[in-house]
Amino acid sequence: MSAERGISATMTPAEKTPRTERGRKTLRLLLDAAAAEFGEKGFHESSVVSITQRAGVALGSFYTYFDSKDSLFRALVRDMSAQVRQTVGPVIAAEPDRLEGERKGLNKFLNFVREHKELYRIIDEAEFVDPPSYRAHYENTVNGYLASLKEAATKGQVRDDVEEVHAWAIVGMNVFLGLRFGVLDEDRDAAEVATIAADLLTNGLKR
Amino acid sequence: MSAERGISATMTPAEKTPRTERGRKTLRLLLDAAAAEFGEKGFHESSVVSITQRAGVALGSFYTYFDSKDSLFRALVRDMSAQVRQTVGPVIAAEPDRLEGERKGLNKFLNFVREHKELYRIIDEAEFVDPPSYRAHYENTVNGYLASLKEAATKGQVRDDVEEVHAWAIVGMNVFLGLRFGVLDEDRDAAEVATIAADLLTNGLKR
DNA sequence: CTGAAAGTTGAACCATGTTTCAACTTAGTG
DNA sequence: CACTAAGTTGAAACATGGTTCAACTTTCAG
Repeated sequence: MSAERGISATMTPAEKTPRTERGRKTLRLLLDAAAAEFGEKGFHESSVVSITQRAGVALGSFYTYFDSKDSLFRALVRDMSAQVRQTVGPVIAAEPDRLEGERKGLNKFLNFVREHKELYRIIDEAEFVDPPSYRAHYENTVNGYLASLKEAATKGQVRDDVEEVHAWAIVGMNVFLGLRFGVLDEDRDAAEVATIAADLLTNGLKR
Repeated sequence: MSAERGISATMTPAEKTPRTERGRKTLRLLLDAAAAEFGEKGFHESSVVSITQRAGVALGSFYTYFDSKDSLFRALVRDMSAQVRQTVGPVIAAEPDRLEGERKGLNKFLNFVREHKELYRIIDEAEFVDPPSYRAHYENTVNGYLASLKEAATKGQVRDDVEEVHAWAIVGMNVFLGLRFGVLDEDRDAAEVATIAADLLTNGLKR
């Protein structure tokens, strides 16, 4: 996860930015260890000691880069939140037809989740550890969705009364499909699930 | 919450059932105090000391009724999970037309959530504190939904290829609408939200 | 009334884990 | 090469809060 991408991109205050190469490497080790640890055990079961051990770094070094365990978690939430949108957003945007884009986007999302099972635990736990980030995550996601739906409406690709309620409904649908078919079990083909869901969304439930 | 309903109904092992009237009253005080406390602060920020204080009971009495803080939480999760289904299920079932039932059921759910904001925090936190209950909660909910949809399909009220994917999608939609329009904010009329969502579900997104 | 069972009490015990810090090592610049 | 800033280290200080328990009070059946 974080390892492959730049450090400062999603990095906001509270972390003390490293000045040397060695420092950046240590910070990266800590972030990756934390994502793994939080994903496996959740915030409260995870300990700073264990994270530093996993990172192969001394306990004290942790506080060179983070003010607290909370501050590390916050950094991670913002990070993952941005990652999802940056992964799925472009897939939807690239497709000329919005409804077909929805299918492809959900498919992408399901595959992303399967490769990042820690995503749900980290975002979900933000509800308790960092409520503002939790709320921001979904508001950002929904707003992106809403904008894209309204855009599609002007092109006549979807009903033109689309509004916030629709956007929340669709995001909720996708999140739960990700939970069931990405995290809890992988007993169904992702593409098939995406097709069924997109068809439901396109045509509705009526006969 | 729990106060108004019987104790033994949803009560499973782990709690030591009280034998006298005084005991039942104390247990009830503890359950209600716990629901309020967990709802406000979440599991980890809540303390047994604070729960007993809120209940107006001595610390030691807690362990007369529960083996641990975890055991209390588990009891509460099962309790709330059953409560939701018992509240919303009948409303859907009572309506002859399934799609109209969907609208009424969602409306009921939104109002229920507004009166029980602690619901989300408790169920959501079960993902970390008691994963089996968390999973069971959604599986139970989805299975109920699926059965009811298949039933409606035989009557020709909904498409007859309804399956698990549809059920998870709909539950996810409802959960998120509850989060946004029940918990996070109440800036929209519940009935209106339910109508818009039911229409989306019935007719789909296409123009 | 009375005695045993049920329930109550809160100080003390205990486990866990976060954070601090002063001594030490490494990196990079003039 | 120094020499200083950056980074590292882990033992110890500190905080929190779950759980136990032995003494005490209330209830209620006989």
